[in-house]
Amino acid sequence: MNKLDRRILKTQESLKKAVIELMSEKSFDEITIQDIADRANVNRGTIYLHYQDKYDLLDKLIETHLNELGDMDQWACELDWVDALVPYFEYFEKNYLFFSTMLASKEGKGAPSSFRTRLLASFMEGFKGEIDRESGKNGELSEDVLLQFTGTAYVGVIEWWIRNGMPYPPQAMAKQVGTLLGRSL
Amino acid sequence: MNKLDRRILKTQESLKKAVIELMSEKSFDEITIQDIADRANVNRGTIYLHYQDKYDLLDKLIETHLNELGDMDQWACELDWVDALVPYFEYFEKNYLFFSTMLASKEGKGAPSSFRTRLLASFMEGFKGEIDRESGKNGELSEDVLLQFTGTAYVGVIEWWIRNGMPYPPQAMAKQVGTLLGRSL
DNA sequence: CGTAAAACGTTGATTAATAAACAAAGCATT
DNA sequence: AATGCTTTGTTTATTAATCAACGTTTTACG
Repeated sequence: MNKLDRRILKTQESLKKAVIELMSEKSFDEITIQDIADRANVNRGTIYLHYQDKYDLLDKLIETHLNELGDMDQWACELDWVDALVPYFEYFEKNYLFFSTMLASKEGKGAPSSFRTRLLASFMEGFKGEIDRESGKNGELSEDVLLQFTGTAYVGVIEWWIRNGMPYPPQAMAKQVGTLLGRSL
Repeated sequence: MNKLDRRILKTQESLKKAVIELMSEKSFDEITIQDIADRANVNRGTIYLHYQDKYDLLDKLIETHLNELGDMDQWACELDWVDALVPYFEYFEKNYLFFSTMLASKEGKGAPSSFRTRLLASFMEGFKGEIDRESGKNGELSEDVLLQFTGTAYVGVIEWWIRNGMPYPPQAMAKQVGTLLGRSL
């Protein structure tokens, strides 16, 4: 695989970190390109070498996280529910500022399509491959109903956990949520 | 004043931060240029664009801190002892890793001249301008004896404070040490 | 002591970021 | 509505960092 220049990685990482920090301080609409450049300590013109505009930057930030969550699906499916969910909750914990800020953000004209919506879609996509289609317990259920039910529940409980400052450690959350998901899927 | 390119500032800051972090993990002699480059996330060759070798990097790191302490002398002399010392102790607290690591480091052939020696010299230089030469209380004292006494005491108490994890806040230290220095100088 | 590996220091073409400048668009104020 | 300021988006020559490669020195091991 062609190796990416570390300067590019550093610039993009600092921009994404800057935008999330700023979003935890004020609404996305109030943030200027100069704000982001200052916080990231890069030249304002450099942002345009990487992104169309600040909406594109936010979009790519969200995409980065959703991709990493999606990558976890590759090997999580080999495990039982509880073991599979531990790294997810550890990921949410590690990126607490991102998730808490994004979930707290009001859906205005500023931000692209809702973060929560994209998160839900990502989880539903991942759950598709986890449905128990053999034991017969899901035989009379519509797939979309099942996915909407469990996906919404998962997003809801994650949002609750994040918004309440992660009252239980990732392992405990994985155990309980994993058990519940195992019952439903 | 000619403005320095931010890339230079960023590179030097990340290198200095890397070397101090590594020194808190292993002795200076064990640290390789590649270690520093990896930790700082820069190319190994870039280090040579800024420094002669790793000894030069450490030397410049120490110099940076001593210069900042020296800069504080410019306006600290306008204040009474207690008020003057607050920013110094806040500076020590802010740069805790640097001071704790440097004060803990054994003086081997690797590191340049002893950090403690340079720190003492810097403080003595600063105290020179603070000696009370009017009230007569210091009339019979040799300047070098006076400076050696107070400088060594100051370094010693700072070292104690740092090595013991800063048991008192900077303000409390400034008050007590300021009082003691005021008596002596 | 000899050998191999690791680390060092340098080189050069390329790339990414820089800083300043500029015109246009948006926003706030009168 | 006009004006002035702020922000945006772009351009360009320059600069700093990059990466790979190379020869030399140092270190570790048998």
